[in-house]
Amino acid sequence: MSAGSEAPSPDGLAGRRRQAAHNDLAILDAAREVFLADPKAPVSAVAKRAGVGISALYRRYPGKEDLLRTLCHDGLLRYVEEAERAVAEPDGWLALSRFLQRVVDADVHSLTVHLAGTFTPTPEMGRDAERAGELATALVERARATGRLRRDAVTQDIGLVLEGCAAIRVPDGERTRQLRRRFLALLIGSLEQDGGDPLPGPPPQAGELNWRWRRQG
Amino acid sequence: MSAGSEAPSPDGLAGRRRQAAHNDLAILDAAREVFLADPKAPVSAVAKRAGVGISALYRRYPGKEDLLRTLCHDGLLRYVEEAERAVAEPDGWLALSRFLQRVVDADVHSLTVHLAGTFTPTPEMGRDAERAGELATALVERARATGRLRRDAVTQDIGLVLEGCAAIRVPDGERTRQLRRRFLALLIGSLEQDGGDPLPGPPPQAGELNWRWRRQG
DNA sequence: GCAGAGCGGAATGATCCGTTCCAGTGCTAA
DNA sequence: TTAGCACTGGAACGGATCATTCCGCTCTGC
Repeated sequence: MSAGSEAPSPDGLAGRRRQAAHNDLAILDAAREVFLADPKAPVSAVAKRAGVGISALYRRYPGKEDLLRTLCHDGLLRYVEEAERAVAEPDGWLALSRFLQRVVDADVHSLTVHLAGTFTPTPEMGRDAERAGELATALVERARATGRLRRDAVTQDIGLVLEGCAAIRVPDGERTRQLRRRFLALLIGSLEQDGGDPLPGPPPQAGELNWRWRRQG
Repeated sequence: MSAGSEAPSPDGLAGRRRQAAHNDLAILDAAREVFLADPKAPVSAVAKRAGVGISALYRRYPGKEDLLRTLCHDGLLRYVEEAERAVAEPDGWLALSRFLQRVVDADVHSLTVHLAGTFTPTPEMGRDAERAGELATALVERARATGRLRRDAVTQDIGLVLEGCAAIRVPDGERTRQLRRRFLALLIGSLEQDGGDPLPGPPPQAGELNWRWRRQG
């Protein structure tokens, strides 16, 4: 990990090291794309998409499960990061709506929810998930305090919204983002309006939408 | 198929024939449950859920693909049926909103969309799908004529709504229905309101959300 | 009683996929 | 220059999964 004495390069690495560092990213990116499209995709598909051999992958992760776990944990951290950025926003309503927008854009929900059940989580992930829940509750309560959030919406409705948006998917990634924004706009519009009929049925409970975390798939 | 001379029974069949007729339904019901939960589920899972042996299933369908196709076609017919019932409704707005409610309740969308790509469709299915599209357009236009539908909503937004609702899923089937109704209420509320910001991005195009029908999965 | 429709579930054969293994490549350090 | 090795591509292996077939049994219908 020392700077070394080899020839310099744009990012401070050269030759094989540079290639290896590049592969680190390429593999993670490819894994994200592939496993988001199909959580049951084979490892070889990831290697092919990344343009590397299988060895390059197995040198970095002891097994498929570890790759999945890393991917999911990254997504969870991203969620927490966006949530923390959002709570710093002064306007409680914009904090919530922009948070939803960013999380949907980054496709973080599929990462954290649809991949669950394909690996056994670490204790640290449990703590991060708990933190994510707290932040979400804080966002909803601040949004409620502004008076713009409809009164019968609860924290767990965020889960419904994210789950719904994540389901919108077409082959083209950019188009997927556009359609999701349209769909999210529909949902946010309804979360804001307070005039219509009350939402039916018991609201979603804590953990009810995270059932995949509990079974080993 | 004759009435036969065997002992009568509530539905006009007796003994083995009666059992077989019962299995017909049990297998279809089980297949619907199992493949809705996991489109890649093995055939043996269907047999187990139906409480029959694998033979009972292969006696009725030449192969897995035929079972999937039948299931999907049934769903499509159900969709068309509900749409036809809806266009008979005098109030154009209620026609659309109740149609959505019924289709979501029956989980028809998962059947027709998520199962596509697991089999090669028949020409008849193509015709029925076209008919379904026409009916959906008619429903949207009648809803628009009432003035209650937001002006920037298009027919294909129905696809977005159904796709989103179908994504809501928890292990318990009845609870799933409750949560979907809540989510659908959010969406319908926003489809009705016309005050807020316009929906962003190009609206979904015809066939854009049916891409699974085109590739062989 | 008998022929056979209908059935349960084991057996089969093919496919898929995670993981390991090995030989090649070209930095790196002395 | 050159030995050593980090890193890699991809073939090979072995286990698991699954669609489908097959066989022997039961019980109906005549």
